[in-house]
Amino acid sequence: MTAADRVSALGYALLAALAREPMTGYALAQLVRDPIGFFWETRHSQIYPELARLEAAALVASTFGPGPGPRPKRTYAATDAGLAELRAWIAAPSRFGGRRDELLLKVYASWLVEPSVTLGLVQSARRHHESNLERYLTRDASARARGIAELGPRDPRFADYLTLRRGIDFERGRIAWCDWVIDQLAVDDPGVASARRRATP
Amino acid sequence: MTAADRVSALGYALLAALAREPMTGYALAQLVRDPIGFFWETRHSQIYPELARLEAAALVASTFGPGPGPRPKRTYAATDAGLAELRAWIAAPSRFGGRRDELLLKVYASWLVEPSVTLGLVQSARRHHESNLERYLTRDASARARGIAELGPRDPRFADYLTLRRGIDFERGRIAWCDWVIDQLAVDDPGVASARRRATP
DNA sequence: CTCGGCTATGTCATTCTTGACATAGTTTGG
DNA sequence: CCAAACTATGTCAAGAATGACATAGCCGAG
Repeated sequence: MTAADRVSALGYALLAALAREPMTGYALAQLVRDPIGFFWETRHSQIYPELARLEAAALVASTFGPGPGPRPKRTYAATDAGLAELRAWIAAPSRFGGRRDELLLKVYASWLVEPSVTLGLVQSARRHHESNLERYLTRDASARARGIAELGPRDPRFADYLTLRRGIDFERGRIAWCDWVIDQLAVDDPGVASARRRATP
Repeated sequence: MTAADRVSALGYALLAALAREPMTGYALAQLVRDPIGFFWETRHSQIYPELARLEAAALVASTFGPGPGPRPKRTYAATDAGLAELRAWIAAPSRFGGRRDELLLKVYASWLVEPSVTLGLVQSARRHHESNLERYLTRDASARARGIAELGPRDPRFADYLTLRRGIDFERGRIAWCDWVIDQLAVDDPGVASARRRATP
């Protein structure tokens, strides 16, 4: 309702975070770096203008307090209209897709370079995914220990758990694919096989 | 070399396609819809200006011929400088990330809505991934039948095969996760469980 | 005591991306 | 025979995203 016009996907991401608890733009930037960052990345320079747009549409409201820098600290909360808008968006038809994957793009062009270059690329990606996986597994273990897996679908922590599981599956799938690609490269170049063995003892 | 300045990721995607064979902007738009679309999506309205930029940087070259519409048909080919630029980019450090996943964002906020709404969302996603998987599996079977899996890393068709495998793994992982989420929703709502059984006989 | 990092908020220019508009011949199916 | 879809190329305005710049107090490590 009201002049809720068109809200961008980022707007919904911010609203989804604020639906859990009120927080500052800075805290949203942290969230969008890590837990939300798995499925929605952005920079703080985009968050502040988007919060202003959401506030203009009355989907969030802000309160001021003393801040650490030159400006006052501003805490945002989702309004009832904001929550209603978010609920409507969840129920509306989604567009799946919108992928952007630099690694796959590089692998697509990898026939142009020596296998050792591709190997380096894939090993570097593997390390990245390995470190992500470790982080997610730690979080998952702690969530399970706290009984979050039994909370049911109306608890935000349960929703965290659902997305975290996808993160874990994703990273594992990627690591398995990286290993498979490394093996494929080794078929034509025995030097690559030993590199793979050294990388994964 | 030359004034190759900064090429955008889309520029590299186009260059990667043109490195295989010369083609028109329209053909590139088709590619970016389907095989490349899995890891890099865009619209034709972005392809034409980007091709102009690549040509200005001498990374691609175009030739004109008779076209079906009001304008002549323009076929682009990667230049040696373009191939060099592409090779350098593959070897350069990558930034992993840049995810944008509307489904996960909605699931993150799904505690706000009734489980039946979440169920609909996830089932719709499942159908989408199921249809993608089917398409990829058909392509994979045909690639294997033609012995492409044995070609080695310096053949573009082998690079296709590497990325296609990731597509298959990705869709399977997603489907498995969708099924798991549907089961999780069923724990609290027996009506959901029967919906799941009907959806996957 | 100083340096770096964290909290915290914003702006700005540039680039990227989207969706709509525009045009026109050929091919395919009902 | 007619309509729809396909080939083919482009523009344009609006909105989204990136990276750099700017500011400043507080806190911990060395």
